[in-house]
Amino acid sequence: MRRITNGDWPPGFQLPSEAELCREFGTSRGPIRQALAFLRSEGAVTGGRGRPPMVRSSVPSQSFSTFNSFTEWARGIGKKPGQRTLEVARREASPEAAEALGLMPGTTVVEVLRVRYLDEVPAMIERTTFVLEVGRKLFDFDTDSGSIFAFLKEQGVDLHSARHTIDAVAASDEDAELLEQPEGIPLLRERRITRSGDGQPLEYSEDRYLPALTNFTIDNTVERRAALVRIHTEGATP
Amino acid sequence: MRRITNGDWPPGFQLPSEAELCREFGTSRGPIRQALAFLRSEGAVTGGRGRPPMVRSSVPSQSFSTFNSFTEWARGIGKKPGQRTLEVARREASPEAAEALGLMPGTTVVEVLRVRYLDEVPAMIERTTFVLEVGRKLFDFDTDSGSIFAFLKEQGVDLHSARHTIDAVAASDEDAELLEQPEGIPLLRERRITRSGDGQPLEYSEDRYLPALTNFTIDNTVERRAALVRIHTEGATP
DNA sequence: CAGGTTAACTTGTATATACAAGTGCCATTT
DNA sequence: AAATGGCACTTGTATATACAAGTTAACCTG
Repeated sequence: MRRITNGDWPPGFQLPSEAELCREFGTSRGPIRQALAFLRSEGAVTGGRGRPPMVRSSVPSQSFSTFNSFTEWARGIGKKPGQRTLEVARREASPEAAEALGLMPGTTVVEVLRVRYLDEVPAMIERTTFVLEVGRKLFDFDTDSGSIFAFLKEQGVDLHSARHTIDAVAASDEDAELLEQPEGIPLLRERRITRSGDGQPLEYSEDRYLPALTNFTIDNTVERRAALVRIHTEGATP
Repeated sequence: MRRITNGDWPPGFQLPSEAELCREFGTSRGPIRQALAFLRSEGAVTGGRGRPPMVRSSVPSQSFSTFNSFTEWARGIGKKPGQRTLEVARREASPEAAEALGLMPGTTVVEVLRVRYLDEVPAMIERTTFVLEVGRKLFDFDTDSGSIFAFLKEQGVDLHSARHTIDAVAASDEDAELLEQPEGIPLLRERRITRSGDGQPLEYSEDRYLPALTNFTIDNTVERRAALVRIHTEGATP
């Protein structure tokens, strides 16, 4: 049923009925319905009892690696990714990172500070804290050469799932200087905790984007819940 | 199979095998597998060939109406929602709203400007533009009484799907005054285009949140793509 | 011509069965 | 004691069949 689920159907296209698909693929209805159920779960087709499926306009999504790796994302949009490393340091975790990573205060971690570029233009500042076992691998890696995410995956680090929180902050002195922008301008902030398959926190990152260059977008419908959640916080904006 | 898909299973719980579920529910394997496939598509259970499903920690999500209606969302988090309407006006659409709604420049629309409160604290400014056929209903509605979203649904308006874009902006004079905050502070901005079931744009809204009070969060994994997409823009921040 | 009815077709749900591919535990062998 | 193999059990995929619920278009009647 790969040809159904992987099919490149134009939006608005009326798929054949299940009976026709069975004839066309020379198969029973079970696998056809399974494939269509998958497309429905992805929001890719619509329809209902009595009406054959119709292709909906594509629902934007990004894979785990595309979303979590700036380098991969930049390439995907046809931009040349770049990075300048300000620091790779082994030090005691900040209170915020310690809390996010479930570490005791004062635990040794590896912190990375980089500016990320799109076509030579500063687009984002990335402050990342890794647990020591993961971060130590970076001392053997040229962090100016590309994707830390890809490197760690190659090293067998199980970067499996992440929670992302999005808010807005004012550019600090340091931010402003690195991004070549005025101090205090609004930056779109994404904080991320990445875990291994068995739930161990491995990475805590705070990325600050120029909103002029990067936005986040999502679709939702009455039929399909948004995985993006608006949450209430009590914290003060730094 | 409602009892499976609606079951309140604690994270980490080992579901019975499919054979046992068949015995327990006195049904064939088909519907059991269908229910489990649904849970898998929601990311709620994991497992695989040879291993019975196990419940994963819950994946946060919000329904269309909870995400799109500030009032409903506020109630859901135990806060008292409030609103103060600055304006309900019939006028020519702004160029931006016209473009978003697919209207000719100068087309008459209905614009609403409100401050939204959580427990009497200003939390968000909402600037909404409705196409005329929808917006005109608001002249018979007390927009200080609650949810426009709910009211329009009651009126039979088919608010069906939406695309949300998230970025950050600096608080304007007006923003700052309405939110009782200093001018220029970073605000988390969500722009939304809401459409009817047959794709007609009905509403364009620009909501500006205090990031100290409201964030957005999402989970993604290697197995399950994020519907939230990081996009590249070329626009300048206003 | 407009409205109602009906039949053919559609998807949704379910049953029983069969085989393939994978897991995990226990017993045997090295 | 550790490694390996076998077996019972598991999920994944598929077939054929049956019935229910809904859609759509054609036909008939007023």
